[in-house]
Amino acid sequence: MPELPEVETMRRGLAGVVGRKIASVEFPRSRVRPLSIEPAAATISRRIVGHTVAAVERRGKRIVIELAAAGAAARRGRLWLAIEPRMTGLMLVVEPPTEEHVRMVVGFGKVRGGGPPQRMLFWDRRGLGTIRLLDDRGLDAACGPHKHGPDGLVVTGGDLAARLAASRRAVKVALLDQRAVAGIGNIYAAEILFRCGVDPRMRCRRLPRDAWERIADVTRALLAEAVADEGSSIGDETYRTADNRVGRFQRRHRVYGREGAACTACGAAIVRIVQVQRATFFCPTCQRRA
DNA sequence: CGTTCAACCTGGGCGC
DNA sequence: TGCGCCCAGGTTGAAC
Repeated sequence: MPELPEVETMRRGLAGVVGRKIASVEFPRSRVRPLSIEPAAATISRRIVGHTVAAVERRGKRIVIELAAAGAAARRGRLWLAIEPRMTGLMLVVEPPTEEHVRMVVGFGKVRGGGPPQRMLFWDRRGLGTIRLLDDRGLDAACGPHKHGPDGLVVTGGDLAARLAASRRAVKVALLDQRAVAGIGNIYAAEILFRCGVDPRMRCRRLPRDAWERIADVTRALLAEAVADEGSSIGDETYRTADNRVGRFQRRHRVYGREGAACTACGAAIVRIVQVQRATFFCPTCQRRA
């Protein structure tokens, strides 16, 4: 589910936890698969209780929480709690949709005056999400330049051309490659290419040189609009903001999930195809060879 | 290098 | 109603 706009909205929704001291960390009834948590739950708890949340950042589609230790421990370097929501993960500061799928609960110390959240939790229905406690090196290995290209909100035509212009891959498949540009997923890849008028099946190397500038411009603009709309919420138990509100960008979708419906620009029926095992939606008349 | 497939999971929707 | 199948916003690793 969450792509860049949704994760960025989660990040903003967690602003209230910055500066808070962690009083407790729980992983309810081991509802996190062993493979998706590292190190072991008990180790994470032991290592981060007492730390303060120094910052909440986003790396591509991950939330990355910087933790600061008090006193002498601070000299051992920073710690990062990296949460990757994958398909159905949510970061929440309010009641979760179900207790059953709560994977992690971080409790904060009481604060005078009351206002800020008392806890932050990770809820994940399908359980494909991951939780990792990392040091600086681990963070770099997980989402450094080797794994992530420029962020989708700031990517340039030059960035894309340098990474993709020689590629044989279909342009839609390439936009999902996080090493090329970080943060684009299946919804936004489709919407970006519709707005560019580019056929998702076009091979990167056959795109004209100026296409990359156009794709980058549209990518930044469209992702920024989606962030302003607090992301896309489709269906019931789906993406929500950290305080459990639905996003609004789904109203602006022009192709994603609209197979058979009329293109808002030309009236033709939107088509669904499969590329690399994933659905691709596009307008067969509006989207051509760039 | 690039593609395909399976796997990791839960649950909604649909056809029969 | 129930059952089986397909589908879903993501990522990874193995096989070809």
